Amino acid sequence: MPKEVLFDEEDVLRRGTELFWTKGYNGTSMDELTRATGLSRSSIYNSFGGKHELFMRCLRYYLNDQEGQLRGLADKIRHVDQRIRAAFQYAVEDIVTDRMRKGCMMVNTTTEMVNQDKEIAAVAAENMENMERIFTDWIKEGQAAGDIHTKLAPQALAKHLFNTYSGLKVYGKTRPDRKTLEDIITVALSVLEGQGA
Amino acid sequence: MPKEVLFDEEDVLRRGTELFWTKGYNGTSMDELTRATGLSRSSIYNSFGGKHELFMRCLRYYLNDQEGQLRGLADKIRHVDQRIRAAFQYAVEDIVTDRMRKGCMMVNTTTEMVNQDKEIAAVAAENMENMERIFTDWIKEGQAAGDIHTKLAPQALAKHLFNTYSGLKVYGKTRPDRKTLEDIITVALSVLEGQGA
DNA sequence: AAATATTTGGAATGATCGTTCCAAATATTG
DNA sequence: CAATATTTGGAACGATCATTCCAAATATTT
Repeated sequence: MPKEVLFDEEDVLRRGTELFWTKGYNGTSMDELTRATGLSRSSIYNSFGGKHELFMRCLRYYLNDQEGQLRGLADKIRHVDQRIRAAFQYAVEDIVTDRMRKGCMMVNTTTEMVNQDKEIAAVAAENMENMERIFTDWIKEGQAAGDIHTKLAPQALAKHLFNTYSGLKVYGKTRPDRKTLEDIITVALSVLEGQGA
Repeated sequence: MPKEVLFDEEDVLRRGTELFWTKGYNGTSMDELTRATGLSRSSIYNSFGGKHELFMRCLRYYLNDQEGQLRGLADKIRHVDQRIRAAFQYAVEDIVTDRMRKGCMMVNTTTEMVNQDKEIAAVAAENMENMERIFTDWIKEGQAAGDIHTKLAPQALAKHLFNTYSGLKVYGKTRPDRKTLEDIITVALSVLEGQGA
């Protein structure tokens, strides 16, 4: 009996995400959203509820995509030290090839909204724990295999990696220069080597 | 012949900075600005030009204050490794004591505006170079004194420090926990030690 | 004290904000 | 093909946006 939805929901989320990612929550208007997605105002409100709900959907869409890419590395690269290096090289590649200098949507959203929006704050905390768990698991794996020293706790190393990642995404907004970013990860990841591993 | 300005300009900048810092550029309205500063609309426009100009003044006011605090450490603490550690401990203290979870105004501004506002982008780049020069000078000083190893270039170490600092200010917005932040700086600053210094 | 130059408060501006609403369009069901 | 349930486009909503404007207030100078 019902008329079906004509638009591709994932396509709308992808386009909406791109816009929010580029201009932020407050910097994006519903008018721009209709132009970016091709949907009319009523369709957006009917299908997603409103600006805030659409944003949350886009943010989760983004995070899910990012996590997928990160987890994909674990399957492709066995040695953890190489895997971690590859993850950061991936980030650098993202930064230097993005002409809009969007940075990381989660970082952008955190600095803009976390102290003003509880729902967003919850997602940020959830993502932080998720990312740190992934890094922690990797490091434990590397320590067990002898690829990473055991002088520092895996949780602490993981937090440092996550922190470095956030920093890079901020840094790249101002200076998306490959050599500079690679210098940073070389120093930041040097904590995984030596120290009597 | 002229009637003098009645308000304290620095006071206005301080209050304006606090508001922009808390809610961001797009998240702050002129109406809120009048309430926060106590000035009327016309006084703000008359004295500062407009929202964007006032914001730029506030941003520079903030950066000047921050740089002053940082440079002050160089006079108080001779040994560079201790000085750097103190700088990061200072940052942690700022983060955990700020009930508004404002983070760093420059980081917030970078993620929100740098890819959309050339004037802000210029200030961000200027501040980045400034901070990195300070850290580079410190590290050179520490290397000369034998407090820091010379296996890594001072410029690269400095960029890593700046990157870690930005990361912390983002991290603290979501999780302003002293122990966690101290774990991060312990790992991040471990690159200054050992490695055959 | 009068004249002058500047600041000030508050109303008014047009534009844009997110949201609502409704009639027209449309795909599925009987 | 008719009935139905849903989506759709676009107008309209009140609220708020940054900004402008002007008369009233005020401190200095003459």
